[in-house]
Amino acid sequence: MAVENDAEDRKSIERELKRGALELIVLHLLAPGEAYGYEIVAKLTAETNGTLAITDGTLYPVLYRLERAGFVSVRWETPQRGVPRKYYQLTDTGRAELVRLKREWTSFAAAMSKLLSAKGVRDDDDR
Amino acid sequence: MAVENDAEDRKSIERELKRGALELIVLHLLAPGEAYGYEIVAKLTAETNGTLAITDGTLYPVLYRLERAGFVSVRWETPQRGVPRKYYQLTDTGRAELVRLKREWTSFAAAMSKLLSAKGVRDDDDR
DNA sequence: GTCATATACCTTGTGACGCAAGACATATGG
DNA sequence: CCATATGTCTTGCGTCACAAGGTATATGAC
Repeated sequence: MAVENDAEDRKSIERELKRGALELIVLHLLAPGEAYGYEIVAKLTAETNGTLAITDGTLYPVLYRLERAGFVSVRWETPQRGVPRKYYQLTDTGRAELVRLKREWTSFAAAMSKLLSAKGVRDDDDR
Repeated sequence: MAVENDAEDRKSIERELKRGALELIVLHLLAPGEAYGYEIVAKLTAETNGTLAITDGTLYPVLYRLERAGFVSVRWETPQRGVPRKYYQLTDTGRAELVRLKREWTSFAAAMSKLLSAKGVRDDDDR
């Protein structure tokens, strides 16, 4: 079953890029109101057309960290029919953290943008 | 010894954000022409006003990865006076990789920007 | 001479964390 | 009873930024 995909061989940096952004992403997705795990995964996939998709195995540890940090509060809901769901909601400090992280992201992205578009790319080949 | 710094306790996400961007940053800094390690560190600090600064302990492993991957070529220079320097220069594949990484970064940053600025943040409190 | 400082390179250890892979539980419909 | 969908959780792997330390060469001060 040699389904080796050449395109996939060139490792993507997306995983690494997400590292600093995931908590921000999740907090942001919780800003409009509470949501449960699977819903967050679906929301992210939908809102970015799959560009920033994550799996549940990635999300749950993030949610756990956010809960431990006091950024989200948790509520179980067991409906008459269906599987129990764990709803997450931003706390006040969570909302403040969201603002802080958004600011950090913006600052970083701006620095990257400025660096990459710098006119300092002269072609003085000293050879 | 309660010299706990509250400000520092809020961990910065900058370290994590750099993760996916560092190779891109270094390749980009090498685009104008060859440079040696300490020079790259100084260049990055200068061009971003310290926003994206790294230490040499971070850089050298990156350069080693880039060399192993064939993205940069290496040349030692031992001047009459002064410490020997190791000059790095982009290869052709390195230049291609730079283009690829820049594209990946742009795509990621665009997705983040779109997500964070989405008008989808309705305040429909379904209570 | 030697001692401090600056330049320049390199290595080790630590902590963090995305994600694949799997497990588990509850429903629904053949 | 068995497959599929929904929903949550856990383990292990591999990757990597960074601090902290080390080495070697030059220069200026005393």
